[in-house]
Amino acid sequence: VSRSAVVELQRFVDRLLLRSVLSSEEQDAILALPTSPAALWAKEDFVRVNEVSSYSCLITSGIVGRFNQLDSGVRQTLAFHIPGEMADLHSAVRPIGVGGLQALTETTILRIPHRAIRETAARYPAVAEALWRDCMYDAAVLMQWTMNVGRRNSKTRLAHLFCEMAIRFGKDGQPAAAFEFGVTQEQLADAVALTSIHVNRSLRALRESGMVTVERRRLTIKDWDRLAHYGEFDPAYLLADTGPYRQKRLLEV
Amino acid sequence: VSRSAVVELQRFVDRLLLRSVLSSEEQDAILALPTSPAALWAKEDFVRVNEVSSYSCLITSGIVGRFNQLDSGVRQTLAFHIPGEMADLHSAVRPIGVGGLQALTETTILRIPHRAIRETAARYPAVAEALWRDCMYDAAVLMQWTMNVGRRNSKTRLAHLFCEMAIRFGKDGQPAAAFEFGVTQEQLADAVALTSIHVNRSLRALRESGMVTVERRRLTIKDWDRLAHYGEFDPAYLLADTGPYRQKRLLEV
DNA sequence: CGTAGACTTGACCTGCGTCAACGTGTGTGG
DNA sequence: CCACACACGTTGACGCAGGTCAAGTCTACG
Repeated sequence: VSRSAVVELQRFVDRLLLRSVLSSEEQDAILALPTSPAALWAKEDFVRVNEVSSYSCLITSGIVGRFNQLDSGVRQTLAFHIPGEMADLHSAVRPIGVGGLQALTETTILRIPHRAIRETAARYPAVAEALWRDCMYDAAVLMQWTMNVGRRNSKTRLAHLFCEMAIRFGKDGQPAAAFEFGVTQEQLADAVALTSIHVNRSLRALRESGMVTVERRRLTIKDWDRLAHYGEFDPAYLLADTGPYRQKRLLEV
Repeated sequence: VSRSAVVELQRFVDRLLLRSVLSSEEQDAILALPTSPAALWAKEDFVRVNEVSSYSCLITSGIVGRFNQLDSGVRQTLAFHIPGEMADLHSAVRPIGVGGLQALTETTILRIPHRAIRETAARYPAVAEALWRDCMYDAAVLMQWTMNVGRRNSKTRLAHLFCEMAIRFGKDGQPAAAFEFGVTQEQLADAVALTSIHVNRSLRALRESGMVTVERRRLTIKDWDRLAHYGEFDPAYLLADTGPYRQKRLLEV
């Protein structure tokens, strides 16, 4: 277990290195974080909405949704998280008002105590900066999500979400052409603030127009350019601080 | 100018102290941040949507909206910011994907260079933590905003927004009974993802039911309990890390 | 006292929700 | 290896919240 934990932490470090510069000592500090693994069933809620948790969750396989809930029980998913991401890193610094976590598929995670995260961040300012920046990346995604839900119609909304996930599942800023999204239409509905019924209809329209297919919870992009255009998708908010630009900016410190 | 800048920075520090513990040396480091003042007209866009800025804006008077825009020009406001808050602190660490800033009323701000913020944060880990936490507070507000826009009907949406602003304009976790909101119905519409026309109708309904009045851009809460209940408003996401609980948690570090 | 921006109101339209029924696939137990 | 169940997906008919268009009215300010 301990062996593979380092591998998973390394994946997280690699993610951070896309946007931040960390010395090998700083990287080692992250790799040395204590973890405890957990396995979750599909559809399991593993952090309750108003829970004050004392650890953050690094996803090692599967997909998890962060959500909030109205009293009526209606859910709004605020983010999807995929392996290599921490679903609730923000809780390390502010463990409330964060929403619940739900495993959408069968999922495995590593729990990392807030205490350890904060100690490491306090000791290595560059680690704090990298984690802080990662949280801000998350916030940028949430802003687009809000735009999506507030201002776009059903098909455009879905198209935008699919574009986002394609880039995030992809490598080097290139969209994945097909990937296991593993999400039911109802879970999709929670994310885009529609009914599962209307998601179904919109999905059909997208399929018939030849842009994307979602079959057996596998998403296949047939025509990236048209999908991105239709979904009003500009990947800048995901990618703009990646690559050479990053180096330049960080040398300022 | 320099004299009053310290006063304004002190107001920002006071805000941070609600949720974080800072030594007097750390507080002084924040008070010593360089600033340059600016005055803005009502309705002025002073940070463009895709601008990569090199400073953050501390609001000293007025109200500013953070927004994003579709190609069609439709806006979605993602946050309102009031005096004492930094409208784009997150840009200090990730200066893109942040959206534009718009002065909703006549507004004055202090610009603080990112470079200075990051140097101070790197030097004083507790300052970094406090700023990071402030960003996470912001993110928690944004999450509720997303819920609002995604899952509530027009009147409930407005009621929730008004409750949030009342608490934020208030003191010690008590809602302000009345305050200059200074926002036009069209700007409100951008925030709650409705039409200004529908905002108008919903506002009338809220007024007729005796919960709130918005007149001459001044908001008066007639019946807080009913408004909060109707708006499905729970102030925990704003307040839960304030007060004695905070002390306990921070001693861990 | 005139003008421009904000607010107000009405009539009509439409995207999405609701309700209700019916397929379809996958995994379980006999 | 079949059958049965249960969760998920699909489709249709209909209603309504909120959008759109168009016409005023108010208010602040020159």
